Amino acid sequence: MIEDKTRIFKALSDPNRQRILKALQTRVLCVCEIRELLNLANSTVSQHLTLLKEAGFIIEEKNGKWVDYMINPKPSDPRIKSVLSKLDFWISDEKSIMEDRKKIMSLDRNIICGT
Amino acid sequence: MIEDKTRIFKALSDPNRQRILKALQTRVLCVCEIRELLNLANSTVSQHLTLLKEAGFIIEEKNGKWVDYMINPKPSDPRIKSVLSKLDFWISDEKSIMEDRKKIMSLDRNIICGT
DNA sequence: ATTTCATTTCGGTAACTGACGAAATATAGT
DNA sequence: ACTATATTTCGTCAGTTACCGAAATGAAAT
Repeated sequence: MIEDKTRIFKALSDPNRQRILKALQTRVLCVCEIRELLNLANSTVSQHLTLLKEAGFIIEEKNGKWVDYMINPKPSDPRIKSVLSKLDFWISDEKSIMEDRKKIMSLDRNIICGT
Repeated sequence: MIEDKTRIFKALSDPNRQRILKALQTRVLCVCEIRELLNLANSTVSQHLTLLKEAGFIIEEKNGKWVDYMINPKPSDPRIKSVLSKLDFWISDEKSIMEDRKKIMSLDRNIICGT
């Protein structure tokens, strides 16, 4: 059985998952918005989100057609709490992250989904 | 090229490397002492130490026959600094870690090395 | 200089990970 | 009920990782 702390560090140790966390700092996103942002298959994004969710970093909320993913507002593990409250310290806002943030502004799930 | 932050989280995301870090909290150790502690091959231990070193968590110091590994006293990356200064927070002292600590007390490199 | 011994590097293997597309599931609107 | 569509699950593949033992390296002591 894999331990909590190992799951936490593993979740953080992939660049795409780092980008997802930072992206969710901007706003709630659904799978296909993240698919669009990262240029990955839906199934891959879904996998990454599952890992982040199981580690405790994010939660999901079904919303009609969509499943909204968001930063966990009440993480129980203090390590998760610490990372999330200082996310800019652990994963800094370098150029690529700023670009992601800009792109997120223009993402509209009603347009990009189903393509 | 793999990024600093990803190297940091990857280094922390293996249970044996977590144990090594915690062990070095007790005292300086050479490769074969860690081999004895973790029950791994020397070559495997050496690999783990290289990863921890490349991430910035530990440093090495040649000392006669032996290479001493120790916690990096002056980490440049603030994330490394943060993890190391609160290592008990990130990797807590559960039973297995306490057992390791006890075993380290009785490790004598002059006896266990070369067997 | 040669031998000894701690460590690293190399070559190989098994398990894990990140990726994909296709099939299955679930929800909305017709 | 049927269709459309967002998401998850499944099977598969390539690349990475963790491990080993053997060979190479390097420093100490004879």
